[in-house]
Amino acid sequence: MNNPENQTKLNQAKGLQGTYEPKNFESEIYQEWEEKGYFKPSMDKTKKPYCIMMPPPNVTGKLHMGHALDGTIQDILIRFKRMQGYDTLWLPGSDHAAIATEVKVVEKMNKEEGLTKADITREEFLTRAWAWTKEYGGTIQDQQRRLGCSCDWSRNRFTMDEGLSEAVTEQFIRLYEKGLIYKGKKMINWCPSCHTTISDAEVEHEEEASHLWHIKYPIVGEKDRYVMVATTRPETMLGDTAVAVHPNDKRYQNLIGKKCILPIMNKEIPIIADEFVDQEFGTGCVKLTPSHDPNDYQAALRHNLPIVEVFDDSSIMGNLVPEYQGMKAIDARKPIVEKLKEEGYLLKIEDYPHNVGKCYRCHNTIEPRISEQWFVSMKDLGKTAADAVRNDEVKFVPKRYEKMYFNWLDNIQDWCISRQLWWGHRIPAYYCDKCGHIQIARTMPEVCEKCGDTHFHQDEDSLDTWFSSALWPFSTLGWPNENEQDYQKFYPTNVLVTAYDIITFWVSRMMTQGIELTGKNPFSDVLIHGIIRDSQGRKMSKSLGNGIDPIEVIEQYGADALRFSVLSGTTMGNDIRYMPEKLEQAASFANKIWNAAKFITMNQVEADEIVAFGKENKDQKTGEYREGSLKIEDKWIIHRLQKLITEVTINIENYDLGVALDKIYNFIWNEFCDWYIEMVKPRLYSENQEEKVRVGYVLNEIFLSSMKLLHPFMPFITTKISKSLIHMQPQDAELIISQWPEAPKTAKYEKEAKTIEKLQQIIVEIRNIRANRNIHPSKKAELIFVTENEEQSIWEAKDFLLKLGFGEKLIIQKDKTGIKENAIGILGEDIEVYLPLEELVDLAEERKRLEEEKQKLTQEVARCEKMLANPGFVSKAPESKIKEEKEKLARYQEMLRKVNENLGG
RNA sequence: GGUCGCUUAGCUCAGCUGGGAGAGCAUCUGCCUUACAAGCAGAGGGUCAUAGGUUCGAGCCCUAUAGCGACCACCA
Repeated sequence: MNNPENQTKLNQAKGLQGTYEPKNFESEIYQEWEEKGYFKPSMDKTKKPYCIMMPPPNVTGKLHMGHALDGTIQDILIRFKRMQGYDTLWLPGSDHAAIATEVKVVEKMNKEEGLTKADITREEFLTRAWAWTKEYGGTIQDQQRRLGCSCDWSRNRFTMDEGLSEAVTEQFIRLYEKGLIYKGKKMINWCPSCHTTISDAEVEHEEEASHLWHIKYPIVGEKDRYVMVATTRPETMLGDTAVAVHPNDKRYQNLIGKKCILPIMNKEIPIIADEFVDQEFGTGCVKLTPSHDPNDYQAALRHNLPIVEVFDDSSIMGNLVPEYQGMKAIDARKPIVEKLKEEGYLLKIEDYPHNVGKCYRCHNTIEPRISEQWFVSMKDLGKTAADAVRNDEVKFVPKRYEKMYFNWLDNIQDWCISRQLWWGHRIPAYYCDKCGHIQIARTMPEVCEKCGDTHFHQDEDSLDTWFSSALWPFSTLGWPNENEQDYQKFYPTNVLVTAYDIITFWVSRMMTQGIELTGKNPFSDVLIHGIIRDSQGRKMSKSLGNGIDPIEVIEQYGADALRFSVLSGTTMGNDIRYMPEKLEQAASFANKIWNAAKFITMNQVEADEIVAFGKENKDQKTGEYREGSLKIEDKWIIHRLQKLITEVTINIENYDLGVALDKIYNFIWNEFCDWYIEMVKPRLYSENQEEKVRVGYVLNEIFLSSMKLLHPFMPFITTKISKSLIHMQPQDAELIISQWPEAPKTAKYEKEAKTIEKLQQIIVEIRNIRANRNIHPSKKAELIFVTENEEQSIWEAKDFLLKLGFGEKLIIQKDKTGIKENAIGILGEDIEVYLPLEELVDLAEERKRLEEEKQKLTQEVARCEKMLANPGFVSKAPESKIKEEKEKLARYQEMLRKVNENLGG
């Protein structure tokens, strides 16, 4: 016989070593996955495809918590489907991020070389931009590896790759030829800081404390008569070409058609009537600056007013008032207001909160301007894209985000796609040097279609970044070559995962362009998640400095803990508050799993015996166990696991990832560790070899399945642990390619599970009694079970009942013969348990406790009786519910009787 | 101005098609029981924002109100 100490040492040698240290194995495991090619699809034609396109982060970006969440969700889905036997592709990549990158490169150039864009040529700039891209381009990918993302790096794409650039040109040409792209002079959003146009979607509106300046415009030819206009932007008055009033406004009827003098410019402008004017606002008179206000612009078009531009890029144009020439818009405000004041035109200044458009990149105020740009007509494209969702061809999860999508598409304006940037896809428009004729072509044309000249120059502008990102689901797969193998197999993709803040920018564009160009919806599901906020609920931002670096979190807690922390207890689509406590919980959980694994592997009998047990007792086809091969608690845990498998699989398929994760957490910790392992210890520590093998088998089987279920969520620790478990199937050694567990359709061990649950209740009761009375664990007692039906199962559970119930001896009998008067009774459904603890318990206090219990039970009985006496309930509630209530009533009545009996004795 | 979401234990959040309120953390009480003290066993703590309504029955459905938040919107 081994002495226990030696046995422990021997066991430890076989088992998992040391404590849980994610740093020690995470990168090693990732490397192995990647080297063995597990992330790549097999292209096996018999396997169904499953494909996710990773939203491409900015090429020079760093991983932030948003990416971590986004990546975790996608990785879970991909790993889940991979284990289910799909041929999975998760395609990663990065976006050239035109404005962001260009601004950074310009800044760097200015800092290091003292150069501005004007000092160098386009080519010289692009050389620097590419160098920058190459230098920082890999950072985020490495960080995604740290997170455990199982994407196919061999298919990594960049929006400015050759193939993707061709796709962009193809897109431009096709849309142009269909008449969906045009060049025109319209009002656009101009960012004076980025020196480029931006699209409507890229303008953010912010409220700013400002003023309303009231200015008087004298009426021509009438002494001392004037109109008073109210404006938030006095500096634009230089470009005023009219004053407008509402046609029905009684105050100004006699002014309509007259002219007034524009101060400073000393120019006559007409007073017109237009319905867009709000009579209630300000003075009811609006100055019209068609060149710098979208409303004014529309009004000017209606009334054929001239358009006078005030600002060029960001400063005042020279042809207006020489002394203001070259001043920035904000700087010009002061002298202009001063001047108006001096000359007596300024009547009053009111405080006024003003909604200002800001550039989403640099946050500077947007200047609306008239400019000649390239546009995509969006109306028809938008309708088709919206219809695809309305017809349920494409499903948003959660559904409420559809409204955001519809709201955008139903009110869509034409999309300004030209940018005055160098970093990006250059517009494939060529102008004849001689006649100026525009030709749209893949490469520089040779002869002008119109005049025959042979000299051309290409449009200087480049395309909006989102114009290329819109193609991401298919340009990455080889489109426009539709015969490409990847395109054939994986397009359309399955699900797009992204945060709600990008629905208008990206999701809607992918839908419109995807449907137009490929004739198919680019994905069938759109999974929308929230954004991660700081512990106070604020958005994480650079300026606040409240961002959390996921890599630091991984260093400290491990990638698995990070992944757990962003999903546990969350609902898809809701914002998530970053809570360090959540990471502690995650780390504790990982540690718990680690220790459970240690326990299992430490107490392991020979693997061969366990495998043999499995082969002998489990039908490989049906998954059913041979009669008599399992003990009752084994059947219970198997039943619980099967239930878990069924539920978790459905939860993941419905994208309820937080729910799924928490169920797995609960099962592993509260059922497997807290109950099953404890139940099984007496058998494991016994000298009965057969019993040890049996238990060893079930422990391995259940734990391995749990690891499989958990693997998509916490891939590293599950992989690490599974390697030290005993596998029935060879591919189980590599969880990433193992088969997702399946549960039989009909539960086999329902009855056994019920019995165990009953016994659990009894044990909890016993613990309660002992805890309330402060009875030390070493003080054991006899457990006397009184029952008519279940001797067999109780005898089977004898060992763990004694261990968990602190019993020293188990006695089962059909009646209460010989039970001491003051024994404490515990009431099960059809079992009663007695603890002869009278010598340990103060009988007076005991009486008090019983009185309390009596009171509670009386209440319960009354509640049940009331419910069952309710005619509405009896006639309308489902039968199962009524039955349940009846059973409860019977039980409570029985318990009450019991308590009364104890009190009486 | 329009639309949407949130309001549940001290804190952060779950709660499926309506059927006796849950988790994690925090607090309190016992336990160093040979996988784990990052643990084990217990306990306390909630008029489910407010007011109505539907229903036999409402955290859940309907209406209104309040507070917070988001998105959209051209009111100078």
